[in-house]
Parts: sequence; structure tokens; C-alpha cells
Amino acid sequence: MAAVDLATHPGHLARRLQQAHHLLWNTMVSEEITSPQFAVLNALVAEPGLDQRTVGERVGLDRSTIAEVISRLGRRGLLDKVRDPQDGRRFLLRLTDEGARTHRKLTVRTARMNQVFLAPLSAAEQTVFFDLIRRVSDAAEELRNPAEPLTASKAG
Amino acid sequence: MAAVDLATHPGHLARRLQQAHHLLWNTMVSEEITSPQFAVLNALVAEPGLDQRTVGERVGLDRSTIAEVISRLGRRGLLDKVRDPQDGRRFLLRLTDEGARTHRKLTVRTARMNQVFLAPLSAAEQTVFFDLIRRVSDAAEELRNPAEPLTASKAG
DNA sequence: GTCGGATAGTCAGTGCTCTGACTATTTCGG
DNA sequence: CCGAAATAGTCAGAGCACTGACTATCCGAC
Repeated sequence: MAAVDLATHPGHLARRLQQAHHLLWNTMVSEEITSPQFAVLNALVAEPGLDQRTVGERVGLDRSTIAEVISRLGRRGLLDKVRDPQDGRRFLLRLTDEGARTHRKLTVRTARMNQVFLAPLSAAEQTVFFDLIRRVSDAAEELRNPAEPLTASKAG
Repeated sequence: MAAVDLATHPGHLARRLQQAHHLLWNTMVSEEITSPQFAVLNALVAEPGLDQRTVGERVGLDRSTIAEVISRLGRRGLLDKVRDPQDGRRFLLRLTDEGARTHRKLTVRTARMNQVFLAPLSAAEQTVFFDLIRRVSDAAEELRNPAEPLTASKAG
């Protein structure tokens, strides 16, 4: 039985792409703060006071994973976690000054890193790159959470 | 300070792409064997008797990670590990019958899964998709392991 | 007011991934 | 032959990511 060519397997390519990114991140952005951690900081800059679950939704992480990431950021003093007085189940999250400062610093470095990462592609190719990846990811996610069909109005 | 749009961050997109793939893999291919594990099986179908390090190189995993993956496959009886009589540092790896059978079964399912995964893209777009991801990944890896420069012969 | 379903978060278990330090073996220079 | 550099593999430590089971809280129906 013949072996397959992994270069034609999108899953394999996706993994390699992430490894490549991880490598550049470590050398050009930060060895302390990871890319998912930065994503969380960024979500809280955009919308301070979000609860854990919603942050996870914004950055694409499930409840368990977001809990760990947030716990690490809390331990480093980059965000605060307080019970929502309106809803005792929720924790409301807010960056500390230190957290905001870290976000600012990493935003600059991240932009530089992205430039290097995407340098092999022309501007037009970069646009296509984003578009194709996004379409594939979104479609796969649809299969998990089928949106309510808009075709039949009786669905509402 | 404004937050950035993660949709323009290739690292974020790469992570989402892998999550999407993981989801499809779990539902359409296997809940026992993971995608990296399949990659190892596949490498050993192509080249039986490889040592650990080389398998890792083929599938893009470092020494530590490949050791864990191989240990799991060994525990499940999908491959055998024997000391290289010629070089006492190496372990030579070979699939068991069960391992070869598993590879055959998953090869079929993986092909189906890839079709579904890539269905949002036209055939032409799929080609571009592969090409762009590969170029970005390869370029980043170059930065880690600079190939010997072919331009100036004085470099040697 | 209380019961039941939905929701937010935690925890245990599994697996991938990397780095850096360590051991064992081989190989090469002298 | 012997010692040093290189190489293969292991191990500890950190972090990401998922599922499934559990707890606490809330909210709506009765």
C-alpha cells in the first residue's frame, strides 16, 4: 500500500504553518507571552470587562483552555478577575496597567513579525492567503455549529 | 490604544485552521489515532526501518515530540522499535501488521476528510492554498536552519 | 417559592509541542 | 588507544487544546 504525500494534506500544512509561526513569535515577539495570550490581551483592550466565556469565543478557545490562559495571565499580573455582581457565575476580566503596557509593546513587535512572516508573498497573495484560510476555517466551523438556516423564515 | 484585528494575523489564522482540521479529523477519521500519529505511520510505510530522529524530520516534529508520539503508537501495538545493531544510539522503527492495517484504513478516510475540508475552495484555489502555505512555512524554517548560501563561494 | 433546564466555570484526563539539560554511543583527531 | 565533538534518545518543565464530568448560579415555568 502506497504512502500518501503529506504535502497535499491541509492538516499537515496547517501544523507546519503554526510551527513556523511559533518559531518566529519566539524569536521576534516574546518568549514569555504566547500568541494566544496576546490574543486574550487584545480582546480585553477592545472590550474591557468581558467574561471568560466571551473572551474565549472572541479568540477561538474553549472554556477549559481559556481558563488556563487567563489563569496564567492573572498570575503574571496582566489582568484582574472579579465576580460579576449581576451574575454570580461570571468573572469579569480587565487588563491591569501592566497588561495594557504589555499589549502595546507586543502590538508593535507583532506587526513587525507578521511582515517578516508574510514577506515571501506579494501583497496580492497575502490577501488571497487570508481569504482562503478564513474560508476553509469558517466552513469547518459551520459543520460544528450549524447556523440557523436563513432560507425559511419560519425558523425564527 | 487600539486593539488589532486578529483576522489579519497569520498566526491566529493558522491556529484556527488547525482547530478546524482537528474537528473534522475527530469526526471523520479517527478518535484514537491523531493526525501526527497518522503522519508517522505514513512515513514508516514509505520508508520502513527509519530511526526516530529521521521520522521526526520527515513529519516535522522535534526529538521530544516524536518520542512521545512513537511511544503511544508502540503502546497500541502499531509499530516495533529495535536497537540498530550497527549504531547503538538509534532505534529502528517498523510498522506491525496492525499498524499497516490502520494506515490503510485511515488513508481512505483521510482522503474523504480532505475533500470535505477543502470543499469551500475551487480546484484552482486549492492549488494556490497549498502553494502559499508551503512558501510561508518554508521561508520561516529557512530562518531557523539557514541553508548554506549558494551565492558566494567564499562563504565556505 | 421551588423545581428544572440552561449557563459559567472548574477539574481530570489525554495528547501535541517546544526548550534545555542530561545520558549513552559513535566518530574523528591526535 | 584516548579524549573531544557530534549525534540519538530521554526527561523535566511549560504551555496549548480538546472532551467529558462536575459544581454553582441563574432564570423561567409552575
